[in-house]
Amino acid sequence: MSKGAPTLEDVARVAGVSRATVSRVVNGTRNVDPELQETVRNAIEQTGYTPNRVARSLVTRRTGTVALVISGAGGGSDVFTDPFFGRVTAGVVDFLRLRSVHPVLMLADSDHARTEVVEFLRQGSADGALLVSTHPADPLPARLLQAGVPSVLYARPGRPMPISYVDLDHRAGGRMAADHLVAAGRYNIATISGPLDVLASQDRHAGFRDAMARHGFPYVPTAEGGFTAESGASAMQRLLVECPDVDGVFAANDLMAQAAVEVLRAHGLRVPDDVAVVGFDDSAPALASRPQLTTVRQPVEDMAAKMADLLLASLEEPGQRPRSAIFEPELVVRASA
Amino acid sequence: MSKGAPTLEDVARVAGVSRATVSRVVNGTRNVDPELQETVRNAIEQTGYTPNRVARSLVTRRTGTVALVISGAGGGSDVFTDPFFGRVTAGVVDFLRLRSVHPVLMLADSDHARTEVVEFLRQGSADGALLVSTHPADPLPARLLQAGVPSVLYARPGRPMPISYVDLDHRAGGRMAADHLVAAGRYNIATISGPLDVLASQDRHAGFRDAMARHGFPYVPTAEGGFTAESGASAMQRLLVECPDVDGVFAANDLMAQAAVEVLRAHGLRVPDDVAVVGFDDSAPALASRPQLTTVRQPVEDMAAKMADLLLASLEEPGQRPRSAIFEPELVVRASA
DNA sequence: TTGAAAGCGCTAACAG
DNA sequence: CTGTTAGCGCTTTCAA
Repeated sequence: MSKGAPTLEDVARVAGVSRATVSRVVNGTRNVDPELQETVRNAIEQTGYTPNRVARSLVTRRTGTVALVISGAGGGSDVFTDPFFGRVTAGVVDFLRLRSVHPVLMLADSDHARTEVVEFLRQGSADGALLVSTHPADPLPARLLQAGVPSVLYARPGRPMPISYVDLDHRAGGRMAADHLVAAGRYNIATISGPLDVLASQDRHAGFRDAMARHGFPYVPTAEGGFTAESGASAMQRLLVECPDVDGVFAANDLMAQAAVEVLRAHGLRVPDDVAVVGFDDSAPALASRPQLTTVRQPVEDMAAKMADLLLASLEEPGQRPRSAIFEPELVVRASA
Repeated sequence: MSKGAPTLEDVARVAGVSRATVSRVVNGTRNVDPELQETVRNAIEQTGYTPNRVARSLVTRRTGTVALVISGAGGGSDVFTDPFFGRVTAGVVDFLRLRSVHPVLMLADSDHARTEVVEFLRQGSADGALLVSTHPADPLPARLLQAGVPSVLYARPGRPMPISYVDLDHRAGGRMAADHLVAAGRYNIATISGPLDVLASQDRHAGFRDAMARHGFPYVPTAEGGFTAESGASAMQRLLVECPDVDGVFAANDLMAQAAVEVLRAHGLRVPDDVAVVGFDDSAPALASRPQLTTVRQPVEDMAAKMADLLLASLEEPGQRPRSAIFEPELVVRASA
């Protein structure tokens, strides 16, 4: 009797109407006699009815969930410790919750995992995908596209394809860092880049170097990092060997910038007095670092929200052409440069 | 014709068998003629069939997803920036992915949001809930319990109730910090507690004070913090006023410990030479901080994984009595104390 | 405005 | 070992 949860049928029986009618009032369809509506509403209350989302999804072909997939370089689940992904999540969740859609978290760090993601979406377990993919060789965007899964990327795809994405003008960001360092009167400027097989890193680096060249610095000592604190520290060490008289450093993210500051300090160099340091992102470490980091702000939360926005829009109106949204970085001047 | 995705029916037609048979091979049920299996498998390949998870869920009453709900004090979505939640997520995801179950992220930071969470689960949109709830007054655990939703908490519930949880022996952690500071010869020891309406904070604090008393220190200057860097900094300031000759500090998490170190430094005090600082958690800031933090390690990832484990187990075998798992903290000695 | 009826795609008895 | 037959709970034409 009282086994499963109450169903439409139960409510209908109590209200003395048909399932269809109950369904109509539940879904707020017009054309239902106000009196009946009242009756039905009471019956719902009385039975403690809750619509079964799964059954509904089966017929509507909409689940009210989207996949938030982190397609990493295989970094595993410690990506969640990276402040960047935390911010992406925050932005996405903030936007989606207002629309009552829920993100399901997926890691696509192996070929097997990627296949699972595609399956999951093809199976209609989620309405679309929000994909944070860093590596340009990542096959996932293309696979998703091919599978006909509505998707939006954070960062443009490795190779051009008709898929929506949000991105930052990374070159402009690199330029800002260069301009600031030069304007501060620095002469021996070096840089810690991100992994150069990542488009964002390439762009930040290119923008930085271009601007430096324009300022009369044709060559900029560069050490490649991996966006982690350790890699930033070791990159700084190398830079210090190549150019011991460095007086300005641009690091491609805050984590590395923070680490660089520590290394400089350990070498008896003061920041910003002896060496000015500019970071990128403006995430938590920028504020936690001492001195607080001057950095190029990437509005991650806004970008993530926009990504979700684009996805929901394309869900509303399928068959639209892909969209993109490029955000502008902003220099945040604090104490380190 | 080629409108929707291929269904069981389609495969059955191609293979020349019944839907049931196809279903059997898809689900790996025995009792299917190997030859037929082959035929069916080919038909699946040929049609590009993917089972529809939603339809399956409707009949099996299992979705293969669980809700990962962060029931915060209303901190909003910036919780995702907190390294603690990142670690929880990492631990959960790591465990679940091996079982092909996916977490859907939910924030329960308002009463409305909490209701949504309960609805979501009652509607069978997820099989159970993993609940990270810090505030003891949080009504969500009780609501979930009442709604009959299989749930496991991270941290014991505010008031006793028959619900599973994982937790840390926070008192032991506090004790370790005290023992270490005293053993290091510190005499003027103070502490920055977490928010005292949080059980974990209370326990860490109680454990710390008990041990201190046992070591002959009946009173420990205390400043309450909020687990954030800012609150840690301001707590340290206050402590410095109350006891300028402080030579040992226990902060209830790493974020606050890191901030405390900065404040001490700003006051011309060296860490650990002048003041020894012990943190709690052993999360990213502990390593990013200079000097690196001596801290009480909480095995968050393991605990989160266990939480997921307990949930899946209770899903397998419903009607079991609630379980708990208490983890032991561990002192990690680094440079700050 | 309301109800009857036909599925959505799948699983799971139950026969055969 | 395989096929037939009911549904799971809901939405949605189509008539009334």
